[in-house]
Amino acid sequence: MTTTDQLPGKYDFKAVEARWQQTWEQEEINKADMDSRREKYYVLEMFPYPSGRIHMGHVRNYSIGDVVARYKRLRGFNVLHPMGWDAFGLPAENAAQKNNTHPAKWTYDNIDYMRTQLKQLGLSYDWNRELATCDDSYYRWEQKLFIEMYQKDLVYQRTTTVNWCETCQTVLANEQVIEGACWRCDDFVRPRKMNGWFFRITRYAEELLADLQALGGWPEKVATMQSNWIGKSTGLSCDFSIEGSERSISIFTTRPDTIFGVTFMSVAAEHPLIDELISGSEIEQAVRTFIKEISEERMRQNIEEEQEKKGIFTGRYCINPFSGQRIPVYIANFVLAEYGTGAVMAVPAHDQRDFEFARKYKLPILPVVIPEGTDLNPETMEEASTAYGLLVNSGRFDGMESSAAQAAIIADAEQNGFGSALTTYRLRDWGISRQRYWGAPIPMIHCDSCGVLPVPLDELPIKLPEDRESSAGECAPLSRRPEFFHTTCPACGSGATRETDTMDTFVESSWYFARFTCPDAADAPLDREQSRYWLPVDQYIGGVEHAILHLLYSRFFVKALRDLGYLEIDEPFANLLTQGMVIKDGAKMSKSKGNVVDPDDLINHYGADTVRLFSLFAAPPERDLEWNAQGVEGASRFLNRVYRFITGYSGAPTAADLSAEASDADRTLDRKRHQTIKKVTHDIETNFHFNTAISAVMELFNTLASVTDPEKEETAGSETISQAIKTILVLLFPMVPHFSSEMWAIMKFPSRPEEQEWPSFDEETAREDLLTIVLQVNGKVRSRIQVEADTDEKALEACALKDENVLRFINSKEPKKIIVIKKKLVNIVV
RNA sequence: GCGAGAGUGGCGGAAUUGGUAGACGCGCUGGUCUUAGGAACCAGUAUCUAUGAUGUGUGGGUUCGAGUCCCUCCUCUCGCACCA
Repeated sequence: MTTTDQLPGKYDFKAVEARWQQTWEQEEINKADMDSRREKYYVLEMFPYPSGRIHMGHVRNYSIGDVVARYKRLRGFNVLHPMGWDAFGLPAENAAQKNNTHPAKWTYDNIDYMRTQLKQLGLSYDWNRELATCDDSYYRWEQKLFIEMYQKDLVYQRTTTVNWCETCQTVLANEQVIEGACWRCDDFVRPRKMNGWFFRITRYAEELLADLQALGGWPEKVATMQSNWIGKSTGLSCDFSIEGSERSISIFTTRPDTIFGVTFMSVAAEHPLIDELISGSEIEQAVRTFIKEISEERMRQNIEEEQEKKGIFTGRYCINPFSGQRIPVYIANFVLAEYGTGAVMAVPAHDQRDFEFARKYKLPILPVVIPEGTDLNPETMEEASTAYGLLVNSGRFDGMESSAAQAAIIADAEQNGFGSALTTYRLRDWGISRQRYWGAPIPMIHCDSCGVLPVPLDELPIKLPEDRESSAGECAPLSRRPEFFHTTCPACGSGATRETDTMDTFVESSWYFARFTCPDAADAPLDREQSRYWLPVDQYIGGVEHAILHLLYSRFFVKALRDLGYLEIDEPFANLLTQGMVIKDGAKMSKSKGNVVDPDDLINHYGADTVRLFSLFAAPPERDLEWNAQGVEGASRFLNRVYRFITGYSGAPTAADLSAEASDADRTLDRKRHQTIKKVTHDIETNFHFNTAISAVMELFNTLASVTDPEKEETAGSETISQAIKTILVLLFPMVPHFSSEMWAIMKFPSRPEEQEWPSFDEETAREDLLTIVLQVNGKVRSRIQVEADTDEKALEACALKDENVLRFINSKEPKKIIVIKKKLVNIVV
């Protein structure tokens, strides 16, 4: 007897995990090399912002990714599983200011600490490919891509009204404005006119929308969100000439079939023609006061609630080009200046907003589309009728059906030259200029005589100046650093200034997944051979909060890089898994709520494997995970139970070994083993439901423990037992790699778990030979019987009709109908 | 308001094509061993007026049979939100 037999003791996870991590690192077993003879698999988790320390959301995200990576390796794939740092961004500047240090130092210190944490979790990354986006070896290539995109007219500069956050002192993209507030600091966002750089993402609007169809491996929810964000609508663009003026008002409508029902025109308070419409008229002052009023109201407005419809007559009229009718022009508070043309033809009979407005200001309501089986009376209507139907009061289009009328009306407008078919998108071009220090400098030069020019490629990278003392002033934007922005014009050689804005950090994360295929490429942003082999990412994993921003920008970048000749793919991520949040006490873990659990504490207390196991076991990955301290305890208990079994298992021949025939215990264990392999493989392959996979392994272990119980008369043979242990360890390896490796070594099995093939199963062996058949009377379960698996329908029926409980409930009535489902049940209807 | 998803024990969650509801784990109850245990092991654990009946948010429907399919309504979560 060994000492472990007498004193089972506890599994020393600290020593074991450290030892295996060291072994793996030394042997570089996670290093990925291109090998065109092998099938590749690229699994990627959204890289973290180096905020200081990892949180439970990271643990969950990376545990899921690591199981996928290790599973695919066992399945024989050449797996790429990299990790890096999304390292530019505002928090570094804030922290630097607070701690009187440099953003670079703060960032790199955090990276060092977080890398250690990730290594402690035993995540199987190829650390040779690690990259940080704040490193000039990364952003220099981003600058090059920026210039190439500029040359392809995918980048341009313009002055616009931008979203300005006073707290962060920077511009925000539309996507970064959440309910009128900054996504970062929650402060109110104000409009401000500024000159800035834009990516022409709208050029790809149609393709970005159309290709969503092909992304079958994406959650529908994410595809829908992107589709709504792109917001395509088709309809008629049309001009209404202004009475007594050379000018006309352009409108866009998705319902050209209602155009004869226009009874007034409503324009936004910011509409460019307003000045001309009202200047000099006697109501000018009243209108100006009104405009001021509603814009002030909008500032105060609670975004949640819809405002009451309000407007004012401008005193001017325009002409409906179809009917020739004279139409009053109103300014209305519900018309958005930013969308469409800032003017809307108002059809109160068929649009709810126009309807409310018309009722309030006693404007006429004229129904022109009558849905089948209805009768619209403008006097008594209580709401607008938006359904399609047959046209009336529409001149030569009378009697046409809505969709046919739309086409005919558009064609008519085109023929007569006052309108045309138009497709619009809600998607705006992506403004990327940020007035911040800690970001990638935009590589452009402003010359008074030559205009705007890109930095010559051989001068890249344009590095961030780091040469100052660390102080609060260090965070000054580049515009306050003459030594940075003074330069010479590459065209004429005279004095010029550099662009002092830096890029939105979402630019870095829009192509990092491609750079991971060739992080050391020294003469180009991407190595064509490497990226062709590894891309696209086969499985991308991250939080649903990136459903729009990051994923849309990345899709745009891939299409742009394709058109620049770098890539041959259309989409970056073939499959997407959006994991749920980690919550505690019903709320997302956050510092402000004070319900955070620090992964460091858990790893110290339970070890990486237990933490991984629990986060995989507690919920399927796409669902929110409720943190539960006792659940972690349970995961730890399971591993300790397996540990005690293995250290206490002698491997000595059992009575069953002496018999030539397999015992019932052998068959039970072997059958369960095959069933488990089948279930675990299925659960991982279909939807990464590790929770049910783990429960299946637990069941196999429970069976193993029961057939080796010395109290029982019959035990399984040592070969069957050894097979079962091996299977358990390989199936568990992707989830608890240190533990599995250690148990494998204790069992003195040859080689190591990661060198095994994923076990296969045999349907025949997995099949049960005794089945429980349910006996129902009138659909209610009345009895259960055990039968041989191959018992046919007739025999089952006969058994059922003999069953005592069944007979009692039939109560000697004549069966009307007997339904027999083989292997499942018999239902007798009386 | 629009769009998407979800409602199952005390809790997290299971349930191929409609066919044993509650796998697995937590918690709880009782027991064994122990100086003790918050360790380990064993047994039990949906509810009730309990030979039976009722149970998957509500109410209806289809079916021999519904957590699963259809319709109604309620609640919650997420996203978008005066988009013409």
